[in-house]
Amino acid sequence: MAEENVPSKEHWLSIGEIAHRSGVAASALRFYEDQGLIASRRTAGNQRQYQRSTLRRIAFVQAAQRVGLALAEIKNALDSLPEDRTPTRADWSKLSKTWRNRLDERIAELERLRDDLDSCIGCGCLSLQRCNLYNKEDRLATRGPGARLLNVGIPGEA
Amino acid sequence: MAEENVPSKEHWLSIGEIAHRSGVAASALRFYEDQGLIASRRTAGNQRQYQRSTLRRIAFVQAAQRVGLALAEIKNALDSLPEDRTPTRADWSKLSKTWRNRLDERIAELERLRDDLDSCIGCGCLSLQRCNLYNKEDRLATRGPGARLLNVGIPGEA
DNA sequence: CGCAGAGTTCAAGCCAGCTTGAGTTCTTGG
DNA sequence: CCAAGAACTCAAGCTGGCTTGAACTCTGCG
Repeated sequence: MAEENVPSKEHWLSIGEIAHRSGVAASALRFYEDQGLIASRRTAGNQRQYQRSTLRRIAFVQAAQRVGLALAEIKNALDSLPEDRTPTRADWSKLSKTWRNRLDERIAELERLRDDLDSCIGCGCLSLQRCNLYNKEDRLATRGPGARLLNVGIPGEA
Repeated sequence: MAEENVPSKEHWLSIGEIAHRSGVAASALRFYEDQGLIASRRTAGNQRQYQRSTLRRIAFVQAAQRVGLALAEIKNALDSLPEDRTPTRADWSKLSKTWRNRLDERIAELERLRDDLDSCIGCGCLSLQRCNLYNKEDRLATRGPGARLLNVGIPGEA
């Protein structure tokens, strides 16, 4: 109980430790720092030191990425957390709820797509006029390059 | 009824027509062709001509992208279709079912994530030992750069 | 004290999925 | 027959999210 509450002697972690414990490469951590997602202080010899709570932030970043958010969006969200004082339960809770909405939306979207797919299996995609999938794309035209959806199992790998 | 069945006089479409009707930019269509996703024949003057069925292929590509597949994977799937003869209902049906599995998996994954998020809201992410989100990331470490998840509403735009 | 191993900073590279631009050629209606 | 507009081919560029490499510096055990 007296472990996170007592800020007495913070135990700072090196980038290597953070990398190891979070599973995120050190290069990625530096990148995150550049992007303002995490912060560090430096030792006399200019080496990064992280607070324990950074692990939590990183976990959150990863979860958010899985939900489908871009780093910039994640940064925005994290910026709403108090920079200095350790975030309270309520702080995280608020963030999580936003994520939850996104997730629900995304799940709903995929379910819609699945239903369309079902009807598509029925129609065999032969009656172009009728097929939901076919007709839908008219309005989609998702603009811009870059990330689109999940890519489970990296294509070029294995 | 005698419209898709009778192959008598194929009506070929220019890239402009295909672009307009599919909502996909001509440049993207050329790119798809480079990648082997669609095919065209050429006029005497070297301009592309597409079959009507190409629209269907494109619709399929778009749907698959929404499901979260990379173009390379989509190509693989499409390659299992008969290149020459117009795909039958059974052909598409088979493909659609694979998609459907992917979709189900993806939906399940997001639901799991949502549940974790719920429990995370409960724990407030304060008990690091217990939090699902937190502990999960240990094993995730999704490798490789590039597309990850959906990005609804392009970050840099609007 | 010495040296290996961990860290540091740039800059450049990579992959996906396209777009943009330059320079050229086809096609077609008036 | 000719000009406008549609298409063609490259090559280069762009966004995200990192990784890789080179060239150095710190830190800590023996």
